[in-house]
Amino acid sequence: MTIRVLVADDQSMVRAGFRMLLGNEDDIEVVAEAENGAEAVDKAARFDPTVILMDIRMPEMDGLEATRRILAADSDARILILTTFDLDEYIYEALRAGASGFVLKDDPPEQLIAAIRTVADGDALLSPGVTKRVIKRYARTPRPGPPIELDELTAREQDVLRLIAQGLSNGEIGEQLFISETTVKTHVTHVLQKLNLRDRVQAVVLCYQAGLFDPDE
Amino acid sequence: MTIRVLVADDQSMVRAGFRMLLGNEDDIEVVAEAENGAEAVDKAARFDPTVILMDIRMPEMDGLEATRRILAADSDARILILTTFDLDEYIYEALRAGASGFVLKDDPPEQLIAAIRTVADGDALLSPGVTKRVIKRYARTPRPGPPIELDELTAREQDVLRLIAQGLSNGEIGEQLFISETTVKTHVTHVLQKLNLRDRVQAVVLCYQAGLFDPDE
DNA sequence: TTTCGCCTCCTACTCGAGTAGGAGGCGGCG
DNA sequence: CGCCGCCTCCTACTCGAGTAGGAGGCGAAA
Repeated sequence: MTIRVLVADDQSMVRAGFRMLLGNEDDIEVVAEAENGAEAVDKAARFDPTVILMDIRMPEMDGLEATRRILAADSDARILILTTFDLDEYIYEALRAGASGFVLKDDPPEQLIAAIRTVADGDALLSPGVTKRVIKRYARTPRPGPPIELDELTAREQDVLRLIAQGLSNGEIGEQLFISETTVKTHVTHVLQKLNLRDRVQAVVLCYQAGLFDPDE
Repeated sequence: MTIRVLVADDQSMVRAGFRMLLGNEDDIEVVAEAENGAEAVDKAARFDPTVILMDIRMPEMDGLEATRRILAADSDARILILTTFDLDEYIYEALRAGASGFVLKDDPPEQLIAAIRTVADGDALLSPGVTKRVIKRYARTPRPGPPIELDELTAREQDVLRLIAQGLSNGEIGEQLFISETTVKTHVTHVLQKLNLRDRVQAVVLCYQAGLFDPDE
């Protein structure tokens, strides 16, 4: 089955470049082009592409907003964000918008083509330069001491910690768990003692830095 | 310049497989093998490899601990984590330990070789299946309201927010910024008002969920 | 059965956080 | 110049967070 591609970029040179580049691949076909975000949203609906190459900086509507709208419209297109600038803000916002991947325009051509096939397959992808950045976000947390002995916490204490990490007050936690605020305080105290923290603020910081309780599932 | 590789895996079959696989590449040379973590640490120091293929599950010392030790010893080897299981916990812990990348043993051979070259070049890399997972961690945060108008905060207020997000108390923030705790409180109040939050705990949650102030730089 | 850990809840207390409201200094801008 | 926004600092107050210490119930393991 051929991969149907929509190229959304405001520079016609870039679009032509992709047509040329992808023309040689017989499993990939450029079915439409768009020169701004609004047009991309429209054509995504009409041409039902497998993959959308989406520039970020575009007139009318930028690529991030277009990405959000296309996915909100229940399209099953995979969106590959494409940009010259590898600025951090873009990356995270794009991923949050629901993009499946991220490549830089000056990545080598083979890599771009490989990227298209990868996301078409349903896999996600970040170009190496981008991946490096993402990894750096994880390659932190040089906390001293043991790796976080979450196991030392009882089930109830973990429940409480989870809710603390969501910003709830003791009273709110009590309501959630159907126990009194007093009891919540008891659990909080134990959590702080066991994890050697001063207050709930530090507990929140720890949870996030350690990647605990992230909405993975 | 040839890429010097150290293969650390407890199964000799796997090590032999890599020797075979990499033997055909004339820019890659397997300079040593290790069958447990302790041995990997030792040989990393003695053979000065460019890239270390590191299994996670190994007797004596696991690959994560070995990774930490090798990097703690100031080696400039790039470590590529290698495992059969693509369990989440491993990924994040491995990246936190300082690994440059992560591949699954059943990734196609070409991909493994490409991965070695990629990390040797200084780029970071996650195999597609893994990348998907990492992306999922970012593809959340459907916060309501405006995208977070950080700009609405004055420079000082941003300073304070940054320190709040690190778990500091008002007094500690005052020390850091050389201002009185009273003044810090004033800033905190303004931050909370502007961002429409109840207390500093929610501010911390917001910062992390929005990806603000992460130690990227 | 006795012991032990966990969960529950309580009072009484301390202390940091946050609010309210005001005030002075400083620099930019019309 | 005068206004205004920002930064600084203050008092006085309220309230939630966290500590200390104790207590009862319950289920599992010795």
